[in-house]
Amino acid sequence: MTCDQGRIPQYRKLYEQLRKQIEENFYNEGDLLPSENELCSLHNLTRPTVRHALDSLVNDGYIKKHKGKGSIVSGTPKEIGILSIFGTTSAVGKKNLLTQIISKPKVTQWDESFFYELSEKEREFGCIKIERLRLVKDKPVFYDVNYLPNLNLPRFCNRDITNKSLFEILRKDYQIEVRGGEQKLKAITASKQIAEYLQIRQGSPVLHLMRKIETNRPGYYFYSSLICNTKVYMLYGSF
Amino acid sequence: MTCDQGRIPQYRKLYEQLRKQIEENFYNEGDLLPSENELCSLHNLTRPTVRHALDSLVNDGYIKKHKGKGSIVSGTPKEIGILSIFGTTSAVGKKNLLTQIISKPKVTQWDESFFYELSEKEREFGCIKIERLRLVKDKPVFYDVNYLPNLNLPRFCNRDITNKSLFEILRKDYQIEVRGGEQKLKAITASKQIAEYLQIRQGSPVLHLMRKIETNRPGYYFYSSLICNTKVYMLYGSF
DNA sequence: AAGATTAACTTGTATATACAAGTAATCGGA
DNA sequence: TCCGATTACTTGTATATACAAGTTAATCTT
Repeated sequence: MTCDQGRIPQYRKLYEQLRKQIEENFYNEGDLLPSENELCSLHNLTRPTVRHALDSLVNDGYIKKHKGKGSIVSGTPKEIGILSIFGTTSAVGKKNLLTQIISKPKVTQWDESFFYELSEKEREFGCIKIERLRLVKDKPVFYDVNYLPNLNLPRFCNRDITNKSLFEILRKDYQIEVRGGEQKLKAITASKQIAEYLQIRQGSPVLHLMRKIETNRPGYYFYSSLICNTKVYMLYGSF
Repeated sequence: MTCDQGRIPQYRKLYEQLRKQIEENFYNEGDLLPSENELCSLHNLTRPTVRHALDSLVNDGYIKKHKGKGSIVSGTPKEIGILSIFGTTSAVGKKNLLTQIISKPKVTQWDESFFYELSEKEREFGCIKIERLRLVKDKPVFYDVNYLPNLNLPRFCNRDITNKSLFEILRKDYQIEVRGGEQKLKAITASKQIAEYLQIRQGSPVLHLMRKIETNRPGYYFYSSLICNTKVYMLYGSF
């Protein structure tokens, strides 16, 4: 057998917990996180494991570490942390994010000139395409198109995905976990269609993100194309 | 005393070496890197240290790791890896990058509405401002403005920085090492000035990156504002 | 010959430990 | 009182080790 059983490593669990606590203001901006050694004894882990979790938090912009001092909470990233892992839902925070489905998941062919190179297998099986509009505080901010290769995703097209995280559905119901990925970025002008969706003027500058996302299923990638109105919400990343 | 003596950790050295080897095509796209254990014995390091170096390479998009298989070289990122650490010089590869100074380093006041919040101290001391145009294969691709707080940077304004990496100068001559940072991203339209610099039409969409960069000097940050023409070279990042 | 099993690799996760180096508060002596 | 050394914390780097889990190729079995 070659499956992960959804086993989540310890460092990931700790990461998730701390992130949640920061997002829900259990820890506030400027607070010191418990020291690495304290986290060790709190969670019965060793320092390397704790550090692995903290590294991810640094990466995603939730904390900053200072030698000799400790880990200082930066707060939930104000700008949209879409440049780091885990999709828009976790980046923006669920509270303010609404999702509107523009076209329900349906099986189709890949666009003939796709923004990433596809394997023969991917081409052959076609993809499930989902178009969504995402609103932050009721204003449209992203328009995204997701492409999932049509392989072993039973009944996906019948699911209700309104206001749900695509990543979460894939993980919980299909045991597909996001491992990482890459993205390309470009500034473009809004087409008539995009302008309509995002309620901006045609020709306004928008940001185009193209992402290829790796999963725990070897060879199984999915893709998304995001158009962002960065007028109000900028994108954010840390390194 | 509170200085680092320029001591570079082992994992960083290995990272630099492997990156160089990939950039100089000692390892080519698709190649397998030596396994972690092989790298251990080659460099007399232990696996956690080697893994630390490889993690950075993954982060910067130079390799991809596959459980059970090994580390596969992705090649020097084709798109411009400016989203990750180490400035444009290392991202694009020195060979193709030319730098043109638009205004030499000079001490000045900070712009009154700066894109990041500044501390009192930073405001007080003013900054050294450098404007550059960066060309990839002789075509202008970035216009960048760098802001260095005017603290302990003797003779900086007299230096010749043509075709040099700002990061390298700071490290070698001032023992300032880049530790990390954060960035915000926005799509905007090119102003007349920008259009001229980048040889594009006024009003074309361009990408605006604003970066705050941390250093090993505690409390010492520097800032840069980048305008990118993403028509030919997209930005790239991995996560 | 074809298919299943095994063995030898790979990376992933985790523990335990040690020392270096930066920070901050405490304690002592002038 | 004030200044400096000490001390007890913090994170950073590094070693050594163990087992889990995915991949691949060789080997054994039918």
